[in-house]
Amino acid sequence: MKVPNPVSKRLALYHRCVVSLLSEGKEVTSSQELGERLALKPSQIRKDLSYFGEFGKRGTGYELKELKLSLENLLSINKTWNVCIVGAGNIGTALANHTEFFKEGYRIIAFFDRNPSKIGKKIGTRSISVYSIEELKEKVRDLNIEIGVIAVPSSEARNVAEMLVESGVKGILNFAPVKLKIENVEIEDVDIAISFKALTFKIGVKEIERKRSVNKQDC
Amino acid sequence: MKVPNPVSKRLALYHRCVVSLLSEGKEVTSSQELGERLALKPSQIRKDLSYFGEFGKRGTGYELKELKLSLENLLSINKTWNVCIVGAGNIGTALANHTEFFKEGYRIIAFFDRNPSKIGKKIGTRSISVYSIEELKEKVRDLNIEIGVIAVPSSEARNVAEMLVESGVKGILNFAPVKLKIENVEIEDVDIAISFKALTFKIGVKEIERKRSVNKQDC
DNA sequence: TAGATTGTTAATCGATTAACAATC
DNA sequence: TAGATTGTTAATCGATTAACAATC
Repeated sequence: MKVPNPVSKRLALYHRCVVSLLSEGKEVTSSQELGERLALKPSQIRKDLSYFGEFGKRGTGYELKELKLSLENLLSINKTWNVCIVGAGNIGTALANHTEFFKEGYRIIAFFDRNPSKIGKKIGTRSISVYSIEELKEKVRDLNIEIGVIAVPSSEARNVAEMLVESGVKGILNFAPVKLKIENVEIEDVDIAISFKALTFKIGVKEIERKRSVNKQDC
Repeated sequence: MKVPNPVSKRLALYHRCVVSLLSEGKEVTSSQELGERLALKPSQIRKDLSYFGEFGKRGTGYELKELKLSLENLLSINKTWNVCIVGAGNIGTALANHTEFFKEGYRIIAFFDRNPSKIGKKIGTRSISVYSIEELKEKVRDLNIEIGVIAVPSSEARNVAEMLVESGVKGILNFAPVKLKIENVEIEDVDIAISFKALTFKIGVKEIERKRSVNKQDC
């Protein structure tokens, strides 16, 4: 059965929402409540979940503890993922210090960098070692790393991605502003520059609309 | 005329591609060439552009210099946007050091933070001042800041967003893992935690498919 | 003119939503 | 049983794509 593309991100949103409902002491929820919190239609939430099974009880709703576990299975965060970050710069450091990721099953356990002055150092509040990029393949295998984060300049991104895939990584989170077309690996892009431009595009469109409606009032 | 939602991000991709074609010394391009580079259908590119005007010449293609300017108009990056970052942590610093943004019309000119030990300091390679969050409204007005970046914990994100909007900011780039529902402002989310989970979801789906196809071969 | 590539229409595809029977 | 809410079907909506006339 074909699952619509946007579902992957929404499942993650549902999980976040379920966690916060649980932290409020609640025990059950409904597609309506989730929909209100996430600004989504209840029918969309039910549909999304229905691709994977039946997680609720008719007349009652969803048991939060149960739904949380089901979502964690779907998102594959019922295990711990070993993660490396290639590029020991600011973004990499920011990620390494982001405690939330640890709680959610992502363990950042290695940095890789070209810069000799960084190699051998430890980074962030968790003191994560920086290895030479030369050692990447070896270390990725030894440390059982399954996810690689690309935080290098775009000129190096393709090379790094290929190295990661060759060493057996299953997924790549790509912060470099390039479209990587690579087989045998799942890629997720986080493109901050594009987000900035999408934002100013939307501001621009809105201002044009506002001007137009002002003109209409003039007539 | 209704413009499909995904167009905003694609326009930004076209712009990036046009810039890099120009830097390769090219002078014209075609929807086909752009499509190949971006893994998009040529007809999609032509359609996207057609919402806003006619930027090409039949039989010839698009003049790169001209197309670049047109895209910059559409994305509203034909001007300089003053930007502030609320939350002087790792992500904020990473953004402040990211030289690309400057080149593209985004000038990060202020940080705001709660932490007294940070207030008055200067951050990053550009030495951007950190002000108290108490001063936010005043400073945003004085410095003509039109875009606010939210890089605070999610518990504070809503408050910060409201302060930004009250001080007249037109757009918000939100790094906090919450859905902000606020009027009179354009919001763009960058949700790294969700991207991680979408990634492992996709890896999980792929592994299930692989197992299934192996089983089929067994029959 | 012949070849190329646009801009645009119409067809297709994919995602969302409403509606409702099933059932707790 | 009456009320609530699910899971699912079918209808709607929105986005993409193919096809082609227009034109450089």
